[in-house]
Parts: sequence; C-alpha cells; structure tokens
Amino acid sequence: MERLRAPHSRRTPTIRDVARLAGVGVGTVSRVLNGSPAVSEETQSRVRGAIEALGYRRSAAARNLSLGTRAIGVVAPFFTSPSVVERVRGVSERLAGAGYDLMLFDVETPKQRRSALGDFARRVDGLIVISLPLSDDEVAGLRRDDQPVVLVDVSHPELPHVVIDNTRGGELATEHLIAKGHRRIGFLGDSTTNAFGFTSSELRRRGYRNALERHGIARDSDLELHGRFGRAEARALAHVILDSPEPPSAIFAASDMQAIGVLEAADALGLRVPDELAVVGFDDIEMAAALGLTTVRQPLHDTGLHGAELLLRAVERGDRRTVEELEPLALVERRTT
Amino acid sequence: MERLRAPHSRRTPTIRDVARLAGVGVGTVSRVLNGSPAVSEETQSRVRGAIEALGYRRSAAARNLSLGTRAIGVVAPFFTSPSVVERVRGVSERLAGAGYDLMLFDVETPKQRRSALGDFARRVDGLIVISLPLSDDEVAGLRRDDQPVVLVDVSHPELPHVVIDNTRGGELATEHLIAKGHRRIGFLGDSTTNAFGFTSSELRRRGYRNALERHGIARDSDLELHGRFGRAEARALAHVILDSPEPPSAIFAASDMQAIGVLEAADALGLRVPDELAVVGFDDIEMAAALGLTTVRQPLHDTGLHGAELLLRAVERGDRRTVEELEPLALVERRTT
DNA sequence: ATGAAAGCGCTAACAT
DNA sequence: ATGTTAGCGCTTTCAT
Repeated sequence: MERLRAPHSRRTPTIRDVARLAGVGVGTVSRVLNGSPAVSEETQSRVRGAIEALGYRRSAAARNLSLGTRAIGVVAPFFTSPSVVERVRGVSERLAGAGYDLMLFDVETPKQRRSALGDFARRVDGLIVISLPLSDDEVAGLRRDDQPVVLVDVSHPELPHVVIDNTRGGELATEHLIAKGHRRIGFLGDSTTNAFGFTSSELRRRGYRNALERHGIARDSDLELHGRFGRAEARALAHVILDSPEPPSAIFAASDMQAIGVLEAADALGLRVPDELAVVGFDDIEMAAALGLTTVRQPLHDTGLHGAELLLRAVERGDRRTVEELEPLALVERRTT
Repeated sequence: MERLRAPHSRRTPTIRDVARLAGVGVGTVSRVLNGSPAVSEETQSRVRGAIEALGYRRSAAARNLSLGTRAIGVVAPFFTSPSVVERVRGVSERLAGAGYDLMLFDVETPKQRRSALGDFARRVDGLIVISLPLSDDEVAGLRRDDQPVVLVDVSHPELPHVVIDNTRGGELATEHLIAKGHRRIGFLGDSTTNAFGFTSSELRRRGYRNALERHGIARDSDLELHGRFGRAEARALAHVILDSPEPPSAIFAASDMQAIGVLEAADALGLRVPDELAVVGFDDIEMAAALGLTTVRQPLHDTGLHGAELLLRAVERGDRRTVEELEPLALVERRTT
C-alpha cells in the first residue's frame, strides 16, 4: 500500500535520503555523522555535501532508541524555589553517575500538572515527583502504566517515598521558641486550600499546636496565618499581625522563604530580631545560613539523592516495594532566636 | 543469519514478547498499554497477565521515536546558583509552550563538561548552553555535528547568543558608588583563572576600572579581590579587607551572591550598611530585593526565554544566523548604598 | 572503505 | 474487537 508522496516532499530528510543523494549506503552516512575514521576523504565530503544540500539533521529520538539511552523525569511545582532546586540537584547527581538523562518538568498550573503526570510520565523510563501531593486517581493512572515512580517530600501509601516527619518538625521549632521563654507564638504557613494540595505546612502547624498544648499554652487562632506560599505574601501577612495591638513575640514560619518574608516585615517595622521578635523557619536553604536564620533543617539534597536511588532500584531491578524513607530533622539555632 | 539465543533469554521483554505470550497481536498490547477503550475485558486481562509475568515495561525511547517527541538540552554549570535557575526557568517556560521536553545537564566538573558537550549534546534536538564559556574546539565539535546551539550569558562569534554588556554593567555599578561620594571603592569577583573559564566577572571589573579612571580616581590593586565564585568565599575575602587598616568605603561585587557574602562580613564586623560600607551587587536575584541590596539588574528569566526562542527558530526553521541579542541593564538602588 | 540488511521497540493505519 | 504490517530514523554487524 504505497502512500502518495508529493514530488518535492517537505518531510524532514532522513539518513536514507542523504545516502541516496550522496550515492552511498546509510552505514557510511552514519559513519561520517559519528566521526568514524574509516571513511575516505572523498566520500566524506560527498556525504557532507548531501547533508548540507538537504538540510539534513539527525533525529535524537532515533539515535536514542538505537543506542538504548534512558531518561528519568523529574516533576516539581515551582522548581525555582530554593528547596526544590536543592532536591533536584541531589537527583541530578545520582542520575549522572548512573548514566541516565534527567528530564525536568516544572508545574505551575493545573494544566501542566496534568501533562506532567500524563504524557510526560510516559516519555521517560521512571518518574520522580517532588513536593507535589498526588491524588489517588493520579497514582492509579501511574500504576496502570506501571511506570516506576518515587515521591520526594510527599507521601502516598502505594508509592515509595522519601519524606520527613513534618509534625515533629513543627514541634521542634515551637518547642525551641517555648524554651526561649516565648508564650505568644505565631504560626505562618501556606493556605490550607492551595491549588496544588500542599500539605507539609499543615502538618507543621499541627506540630506547632501539639507543642503549645503540651506546654499548657492556650492557642490563639488569631496568631495562625495562612497565605499563598512564598516570600512576598508572607511579608504582607506578617506585617499586619506585627503591627496589631497584640503582636506575637515569636513566629514560626513553615518555610525559610516565608521566614525571610517575616524578617522583612520586622525590618520594615523597625522590630529588633530576636529581642522584639524571634523567628524560626523550616528547611535550612542556603540563604538561611547567610541570614543567620534559626530553622529546622531537613536534608534537601540527600532527599533528592535517596529518591533517585530508590527509583533506580525500581527501574533497573524492578524493585517496586513501597518503602518509606524518613529523613532526619534538626533544629539549627542561629541569630533570629 | 539467525543469532543464537539462550533458552531463557535475559534480554528485556518487548511488546512482541507480551503479544506472543498473551496470544494476541502487538497492536492489541499497544492498545491496552495506552488505555484504548476498544479492548475486551478478557483480552485486556490476558495482556495484563502477560505483562506481569514477563515483567515487561515499555521503552520510552521507542515510544518517543514512534511519536516524534523532541527534546532540548540545557547545560549549565552549578545550576543551583540562583541566577542560573532563573534562566532555566525562562527556558522551561518557552519550551513547555512549544511542546519540547527539557533535558537538564548540570556540569560541576571538567569531566561532566566533556560529556555535556559531547554525548549529551547528541542526545537532544538542540542545545542551550548557559553561563559556560565554550572553547573554539568545543564550538567546532558542536558545529561538526551541526547541532543547533544557542548560548545564554556567554558569547561566541560563531554561535547565536543572548548576553549583556558586562563591562557597561560594571561601569553602572561603580558610577553609582562614585555618585554617592565614594572614592575608595573595592571590587570583589571571581578568580581570573577559574576552572570553567568564566569571564563575566572580569568584564565587570573592566567596567569598574573604566569608571574609576573616568572620574580620575586612582585605582588601588589592593582593593581588587578575586576568589572562587560563591557566597562563602566572598565573605572570607571581604572580611579580610574590611578588617584591614585602610578598608574601602564601598564594594562592588560581581554577583549578588558575592555581595551577600560581603554583607555577611560587614555584619560580622559590626559595620553599618550603607553608612560605614556601601555594597552593590550584580544580577538582581530574588534575594537581592529581600535584602534590600542595591544591584545591577539583568533580566535573568527573559534571557532564558529569548535563548529558547532563538533555539526553536534554529531547530524548527533551520535559521542558523548567529545573532547577538543584548539584554538591557539597570541599576536598582535599594538600601545598601 | 563501504554497501546491505538486521535490528532497536513502539504506534497507527489498515484489514478483517 | 483485534491481528498484521508498515513505518519511525538511526546504529551496527556482516560481507565484500
């Protein structure tokens, strides 16, 4: 069943077209393409001429199939956020060592989220999902394709994941503040109903409440602030509460970026830190050290490393056990408390 | 010429193996793999059974070839550095819109550099090189494969590139300081002989010198500091000079991260900013705004966007003109000057 | 040195 | 509903 073809076909030229035009075999074209020494000067230039004439360019996909190249996909929401970047770095490191390519998919909209978990997931040999809580449907979809997947910074009962004990982290931060003598402690975190279903912040708040309760401190819901994740929003929220009649003497922010927003607000209001306002963050991104921010450290980079490790195990050895890897937490005291 | 095959072959099972075991055609297997509705319950489960039994997993590479998926490679040194991340974000944005996948290659060692510009470059349909100055040999190699390439934040006469006028940027920063009344101005940048051949810092220093000269200020080489790029190193260097008998009253740092290091040093020494020490950075990363750092802004994100745009033009329309796209610069005055 | 041909493993059009 | 077959475009023996 011969398909009709226009006389001057516009389809992209293949290695075969080049071969034909140069009057050689495809093998020879492939050789010059790959710089094999075993091609005569003359043939070589004939081939190059044909390549030029046709505007030929080799298909990476075809080459990859032939060569058996493999790639891992990393999907992450807002991958420019420092914590995500550090995790990706860990993934990259492990993958490079194993000879896998890393395909990055940034999700910032619901639509992108769908592509990432749908089409994109099928274009790679394995998937690492960072900081994006998956719905049961999404997980089911991935399992149906039985695509190897590992989760980093989010958990799911049916998928291997590497996480931290967020609640415990919230306790750690709050207890530190309590030990410093604070009684009026604010919490600032992500809005409970965010577009991506982030939950870490909520768990950290739970830890915050646990700690207060354990120490007999009544909690005051006016002191619990929620906003769209990120620095700017945090600053705005903090500004309001710090400027109120009964401001907290300390604030625990659910992430370092939010803590930095709080610091900005304090600065704008002329509040001395830590004397007039103590601040604790979460994550320990590089900037936390630079700013002297007291924070709860989680091993961001290692988390990526371990996630990649788990995924490789699944991809290469078919190991599909749904382990939960729990990373350690530590309070790092610096100059904001 | 039938090749011998072990009875219990260990080669990874293909869709064909599954079809055979399930007693169906490959088309049917493909259908269940892709969730086509037109497959009877029974056949479906037979196929799933075979898949399970063989431990079959579909090859992403084969699928991509068949489907004509395309990918762009991004190679960047130390991609966790904030400025690089923002550029990558711009690239990602543009690529996503065009339906290309983004393959990320982080280079932190000479060996990785070689892989990135060699094998990796051939695994993608186009390459964006960020902040990594290429040697003529490297460029020649890329051109031989005639791989579409565009450079971002580095230039080369034979390749399209999007850059800024670093020298002018250095002048801008320095002139700002001079206008503020400073005469004893230090410069802090990357070591001139760094492993990756970074040159932006040197150009910015040239601008610094130009400005001094233009205003009749003698330059003092004791005030020119060079170290391995990054915050920590900058802090150490700044600490020394600020603690010396004749410290500068202002420092122009070749990047915001280095400027932050300077700020840390000032803080450690109890120097009030900007009264006792003025600081200007370069880049305008997000943290610069948060810290109130005066800096020379370059459009990091747009730079990635434009680079991707140029590359797509090369990949899709074969447009290989070696344009130079110059991005605008602006001094953003904040609270450190 | 180089041509011919056999994969690489999948998707999709076609036929039944 | 499902089997068959023709690509997808390259790399790599194997022969010559």
